[in-house]
Amino acid sequence: MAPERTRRRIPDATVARLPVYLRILTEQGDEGVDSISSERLAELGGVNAAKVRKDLSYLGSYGTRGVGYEVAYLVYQIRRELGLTHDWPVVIVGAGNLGQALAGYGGFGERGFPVAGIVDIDEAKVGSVLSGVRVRHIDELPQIVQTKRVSIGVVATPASAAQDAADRLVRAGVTSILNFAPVVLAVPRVIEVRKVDLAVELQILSYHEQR
Amino acid sequence: MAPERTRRRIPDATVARLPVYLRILTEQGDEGVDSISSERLAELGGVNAAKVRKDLSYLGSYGTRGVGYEVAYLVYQIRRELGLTHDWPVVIVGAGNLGQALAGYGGFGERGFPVAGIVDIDEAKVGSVLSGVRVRHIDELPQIVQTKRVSIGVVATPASAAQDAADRLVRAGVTSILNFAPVVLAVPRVIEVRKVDLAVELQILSYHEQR
DNA sequence: GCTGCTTTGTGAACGTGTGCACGAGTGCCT
DNA sequence: AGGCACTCGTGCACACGTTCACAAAGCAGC
Repeated sequence: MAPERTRRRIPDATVARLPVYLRILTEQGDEGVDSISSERLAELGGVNAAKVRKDLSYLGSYGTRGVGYEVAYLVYQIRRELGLTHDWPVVIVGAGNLGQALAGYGGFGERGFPVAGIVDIDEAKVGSVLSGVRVRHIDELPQIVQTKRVSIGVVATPASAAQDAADRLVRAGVTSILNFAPVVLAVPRVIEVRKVDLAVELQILSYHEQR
Repeated sequence: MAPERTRRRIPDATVARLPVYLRILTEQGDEGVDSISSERLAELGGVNAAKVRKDLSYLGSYGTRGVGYEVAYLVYQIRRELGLTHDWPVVIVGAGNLGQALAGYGGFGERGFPVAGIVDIDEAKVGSVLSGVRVRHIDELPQIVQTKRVSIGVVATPASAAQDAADRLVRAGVTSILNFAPVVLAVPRVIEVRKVDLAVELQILSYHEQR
């Protein structure tokens, strides 16, 4: 067996593209394709073929020269690298419009991120059921995180409540946060935060529209 | 008056941060702050002070050495640069979970992107009213885009319908698209597309969790 | 007006990401 | 077995983005 080596660091830009390759490869696999070239994968992913090869080379040399990549094997390797060999339950904070939509969006569970719970601070919302998941009070957050071994939290609150939500998530033991509120969250250095801000995206489009 | 100069190109990375500065500056302005240093703005925005200064320098020299930036003036300049001096109506394609949440999310209108219409291909959904906006049939898309002068379209359909939605938007005359479907859209080069993919974000977090 | 303190604006160095171009390996056909 | 067509893996050059460090510029106090 190969000696235990320190995991080679994969560039951020590559990590961000691997999920895209993974989705395309999964689709291709479902359609019965079992081998694919970097050229074809690049075309489907809207990127450059050299970039695809360089990205995949960070995982190891899993291609076959003259042939391409075996779809099933590559899917396995990307999933392994992204840590998708097991489920990552997530907990959603905020049962408003967005929280409801997220809970109702089947794509989460399907892709390995089942909704372990959804909580809100508003007593009036507690108890209602959103697509099979009962809304619980935010005070139950630590218990949910602990018993369901949740490490990813989703902040779907209004901006004014986002920092409090993040603080509670961190205190409950979550180590990654996906933030939908238009706020820069202050969290300990070790917590990984990713942000999705619709207004920012629209404003970027506005910039390009206005030329 | 200064001679008409070709607009200096602002780096993509900077354009992506301007909306964040804008939000912070607006908040600070509301709180009565009228002058702010790059140091403070950097702290609130979670970035480096030198980066803030370089970013703002692309807009022109609007700071005062030894003092900082005048909040109100900077807000005006950023808004002007981002093309936020007037509203940009958007049309949403897809009245499912996500489309409904987006239409119901007040933040759009507030920030200068009023929902000019929401359409769906499903006759059963047509006619229902989502937070003041009536769902119309997708065949009415060209008419909505034309009469309301919409240039930004939002794709909030399932993956399988996303490409068709994009095609229709482009044909109707939209020139920018915000895509929420987990699909790489094929559109003419001149169309600006931005993508928001929840699964991708979660998978990136998963990678970091798994170390 | 001069001195000292503060903060901007930016040149320069460094780091990260992209894309080309080509050697190297593989399969197929004769 | 040999030649050919194909495609990966990667070194290299370039573009883009980040950060440092400091001169220039302004304000305040005397």
